[in-house]
Order: sequence, then C-alpha cells, then structure tokens
Amino acid sequence: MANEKKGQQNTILDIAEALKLSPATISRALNGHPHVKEQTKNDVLEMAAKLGYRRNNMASGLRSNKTHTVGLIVPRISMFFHAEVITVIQNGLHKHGYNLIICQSNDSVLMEKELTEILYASRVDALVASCTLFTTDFVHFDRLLENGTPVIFYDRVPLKDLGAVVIKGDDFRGGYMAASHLIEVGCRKIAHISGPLTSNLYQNRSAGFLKAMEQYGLPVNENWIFHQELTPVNARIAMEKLFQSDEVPDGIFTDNDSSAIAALEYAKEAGLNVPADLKIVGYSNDPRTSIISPSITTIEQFPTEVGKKVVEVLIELLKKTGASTTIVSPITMPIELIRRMST
Amino acid sequence: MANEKKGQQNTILDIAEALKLSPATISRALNGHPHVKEQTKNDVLEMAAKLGYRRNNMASGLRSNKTHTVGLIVPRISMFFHAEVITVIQNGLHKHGYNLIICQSNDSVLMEKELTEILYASRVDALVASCTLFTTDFVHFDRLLENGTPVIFYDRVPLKDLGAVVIKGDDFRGGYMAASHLIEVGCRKIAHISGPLTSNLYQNRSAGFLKAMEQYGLPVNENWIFHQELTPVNARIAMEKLFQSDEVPDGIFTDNDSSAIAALEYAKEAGLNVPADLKIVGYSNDPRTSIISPSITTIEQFPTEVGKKVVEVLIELLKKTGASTTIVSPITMPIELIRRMST
DNA sequence: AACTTTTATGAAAACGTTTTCATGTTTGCT
DNA sequence: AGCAAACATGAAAACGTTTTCATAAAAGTT
Repeated sequence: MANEKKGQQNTILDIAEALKLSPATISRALNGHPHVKEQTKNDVLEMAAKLGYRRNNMASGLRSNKTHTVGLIVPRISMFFHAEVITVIQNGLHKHGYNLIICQSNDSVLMEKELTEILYASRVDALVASCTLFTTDFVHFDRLLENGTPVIFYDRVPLKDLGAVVIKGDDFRGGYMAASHLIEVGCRKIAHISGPLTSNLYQNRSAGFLKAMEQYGLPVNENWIFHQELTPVNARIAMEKLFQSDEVPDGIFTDNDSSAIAALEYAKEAGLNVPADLKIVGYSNDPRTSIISPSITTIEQFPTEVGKKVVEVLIELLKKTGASTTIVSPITMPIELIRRMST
Repeated sequence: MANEKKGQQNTILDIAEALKLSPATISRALNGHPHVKEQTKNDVLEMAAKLGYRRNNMASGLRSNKTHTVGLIVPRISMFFHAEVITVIQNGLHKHGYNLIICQSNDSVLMEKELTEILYASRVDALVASCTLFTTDFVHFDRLLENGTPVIFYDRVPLKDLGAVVIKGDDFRGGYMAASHLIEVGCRKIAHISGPLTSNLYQNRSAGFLKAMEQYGLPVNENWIFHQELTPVNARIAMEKLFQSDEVPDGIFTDNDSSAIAALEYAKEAGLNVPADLKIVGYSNDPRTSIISPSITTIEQFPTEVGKKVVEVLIELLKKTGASTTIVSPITMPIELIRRMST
C-alpha cells in the first residue's frame, strides 16, 4: 500500500516506515546480513513482497560499487555456438539478479579493446570474453584484473595465464577425433583447412590433427595445410588450390562449419562425389551442417554446457568476497564427433 | 593527474578542483547546458579528457532517474533477422552512450511478461520489443507506457495502437509478392504454410497472399492453407497432408525460411523435382536458403535498415524532453523478393 | 554478581551526480 | 543613467542505498 502513486516505486524507507524499523535494518535483512533476528528478517521479506519492492540498483551500486551487471564480449552473436552460450548465460544471470551487456567485437582486435574499455568504464562487476582470433596481446584486460574484477574467458582464450578463469573446449581432442575418424573411414590423403595460429583453437586442433596423422603413420603434406581466416571465400580458394594439383586429397578436415559447407559446395560443383571421392569433417555442429545435402560430419561443442559452466564460475566469483577460490583454471569442456553423410 | 590511484576513477570533483570551479558548473558543461560560458565549457571538456573522466552512470542515474540503458526483448537472438537487427541497435546505442540489455522471450508469452517486468524494475530508459507470436494482450507494456518510458515495437508488433512506436515490415506486400511471383513463374495450385494468425506478421502475409490469388483469379483451396507454429516438424506434417492427397500443389509459399527448408527437404525425399514439379518461396532471406540446393527464393527484410530505423527513433525519443514528437507511428520498412533456384 | 562477548538495532555519513534556488555579473533597452 | 532581462556560477539538497560507528540488550564466562 504505502506509496502507490503512479510511477513511484517504493523504497527501503517505505518498508522501514511500515515496520517501524530503521532503513539500515531493512537493508541488512534484504541482503542476508548475519546480525539480524530471524523474525525481523521474515517480516521485512514479507513486507517487501507485499509492497512489490525492487531494489534500486543505481542507488545500491553507487554506494557499494557494484553494478549488478556483467559484460560479455563475443566475436558475433549470430554465430550459432555463441548464440547458444549467450542464451544460457543470460538466463542464468537473470536468476541471480544480474544484467548482461552483450557486445560484439566482430573479430576486430581494435573493437575488442574499445569494448573492454567501455565495459571497464561502465564498471561491470565481471567480464566474460571470447576473444578475437587475432588477439595475442591481452593487456587491455589488465585494468579489469588489477581492479579485482573477475574475468572469464571461454572458447577463444588467452594462451598464457593471466589472472583470469579460462573455460575452453577440448580442441586438441577435437582435432584428433576428426582426423582419426577420417582415417578410420578410409582416407589416406587428408587436408586440413585451419584458422590462424594466433588462436588457441587452431593451435590445438592442428596439434590434435597432426597427432592422429602421426599415430596412424600417415604423411602430412605441407601444401595441404592451410592457416587462414575461416571464411567461405578462403575455403573455396583453398579448395581450388587443392584440386588443381595432380595429387588430390580424399579427406578434408575444416576447423569450422562455414568452411566445411564451402568445401562441400566446391566439391559438388567440381563433380566430386561426397563421401565417395572426398570425405569432409567440419567443426561446431552448426545447424546448417544437418540440412545441407549430404549432411556434414562435425564436432559438437555442447554450447549449453559451456554456458552453464560460465555461469557457475561467474556466480562463484561474484559472490565471493576475499581471494579464496576453489576454481582451478583451465577448465576443459568435452566435445563429441557427430557422424553424418559426408563421411 | 589529480587522482590516479589504482582502481580510482576520477570524478566531477577532480575536474572542479583542477579548474577552481564548482561541481555544478562541471556537470552543466558536460551535459551541454545552455547557461555556461563557451570558454568554461571548453576548459571543462579539455580537463575531462585529460583526466580520463568517465561519468558514473549510477550516480547520474540515481539523481536524474535515467539508467542510460535500453531494454530489448526478442524471441531468440539466434534468429538471423534478429541477430542482425540487434547488432545494429547495439552499435548505434553505444555511440550515444547507452547500454543495451538483450533478453530472449523464447516465444513464450509468460517469459515476455516476466522480462518486461524485470526491465521495468531495472528502470530502463526505453524498451524495444519484438513480440512473441502469441502475444495478443499487451497490458504488460502498459506500466512502461504510463510511466512515460518510450516503447518501440519492431517486426512483431501489436495489432492495435498503444502509445508505442511501431516499426514493421511490409508483410502484406511480402505475401503479395511471393504469391504473384509463384503465379508468374507458372504455378496455379498454390499452398500457403503460414504462422498463427495471432501475429500481425501472418495476418498481413496471408492477406497479401490472398490478394494476389484473387487478383490473378486463382481459386484458394482451404485445405492448402495452414496456420501453425512455423517449425520444421510442423512444415513436414503439412507437406505430408498436402502430398498424400490426390490433388497436389505446384507451388508453396511458406512464411519463414525454416519451413521452406523443411518443405524442400520433404520434396526432395518424396522424389519431387524442385522447381520443375514444385516451386517454393520462403521468407526472411536466412543465409541457409542460399546454401541449400536448390537455393530458395525468399523475401529479404533488410534487417540492417530496420535496426537503423529503431536506433533513429530511439535516440529521438530518448533525447526529447517534452511530449512533442514528429514520429508518425506505424513505420513500414520495404522488403524485396530474391529469386533463386527454387522457382 | 560482575565482567566480557555476542547479537540486534539505529543514527548518520557516504557514494557521485543533477538540480533548485540564490546571487552576482553582464547585456540590452529606453 | 537606470532598470529589466539574460547569462554565468555556486551552495546545498536530493536521489536510495550501504556501511561505519555507536549503543542497547541478551547471552556467556568466571
């Protein structure tokens, strides 16, 4: 009841007044402080509910230096994997009373730096980032870290250990599984269209790929290994190079699904029969890989699980006061090969 | 220089001190108040830049009742059209110093209501929403509107006029163009897989479709018109119904691309030749429509333009103080038919 | 019973802005 | 020259919390 004027939210003072208590006690009760009587706490909670009280985050934030806001930087929200992860993070944070500011770096290092700066200035309580493929220098995150602001990297993570928590896919194993699978279904001459080695993703997938090749005693043709930005156009160029040579591959592992799709299209246009003449494995289980014909074998990265893990870590870091953390940093998330018609 | 302690941002007071002015003047200079000398304003701006001053949004917001934050509710950020629109809005708002909180209703009315409630409680300065397909009751937006908070709907918009700005695609024309195109390329027996009539989108696309049919004097078979949630599964069920009858259609217009893709897949499996036996037109120009084979004719909605328009309106509404607005409300954005191999 | 410690609460300051009111200074007008 | 209007600035209050300090009551200890 109290203050039900139009466009007027009621405050902690309204609760205090209704209960004949001081605002201080209300604040403590609401925030679960230890030194507040059980009975009082219940009364406060009840009255708060009755009055439809909602904490004013700006007032609270101003005083306590908390924004109740988490920043997120991803290359592009339209990428299937990230869209899924974001959804889970968003929902998870909402449950805990946090807002999420989603920013896109568009895979530009400059933009990433600028966004980090903006989010720092916005005083976010934590930052989640999946870096640019070309981010090798991570100093722009230092200000946050020095400040004590938790930083969590996922998927595209720094190569060296900053003070941040790192959640990454099992890219080595992904590369290994992709190559092993191609070999097991009969490929002997395997090409690899990979991304720039500035990113942990492609370093590890490449390493896994090479490990499998070595283990099965297959030769690695240097000319069949590409490290380039994983665009459809680049994939097509790589395919042209591969197939205008006298010796052509019988299997291709691409480090993302867009490239796999481009490779498949090139193959179809060139009159190659997939999977008979050429087998293809992609990466990420983009929905497109299941609708294209033939459907493409790919590596599932379980974005939902990654998102859940990010939230879990985030909440732990946000709640904790001191420096004590039980989180062990490089957290590796499992992946899985999904076999389809392209192999 | 002033206050360069670790983790200490400097405030309006630091500028005031450095310039021997009062904080009030600094605030006015920073906010472009009329009654501040040109020289002073320049000094302030210069000093602010020098000190790397960034406004504390929480303090500012607390006092002025502005959060510098805009809320956005969309069904799903992974939908191509929305992902594009969001990107544009996000970037546009950043340029003007606003943050964007992106929320997903997942096409659930309940969730949409809850999110509206949360964003209201978060005191967003404005709300942008693309509604659920099943939102017929818009009372949950009333609190914002009564409050004087600008509300902008785009794409999926309310049927009746609330006090909000509405930015919609030219769905009637889209439906009309799709049907006309099918007729012009030779179809005579055309089916329409449409969405629930609770949404403006499908009402208008259906109306456009019917208009074209009538204009060309083609009969409309009631059993060939489906109003259902536009999922691949539903599309497949519709296709089964259509093709296990003795008279089968020679053209299909689906109200989104997922359904078009599902329809195409069914057709391929059923041994139908697309486009010879059956022509298909989708809606939205989802990237998948261009990679599938045969590629699918669809309606381009120019998400970038829609996003730009949203930002334009948003900024105008956020800047304006009084009630004077030059915005005429139902803004209709153009669409375009993109012809591909499926017709 | 006389203490210390713990528990529960209140008073008041603080967070960094914006804004109202007041006041002094300039400019414009007759 | 005298007065009104416009301009430029400052002092101080206000926004709604959280938090420090103080204090009173209850519980524990010898």
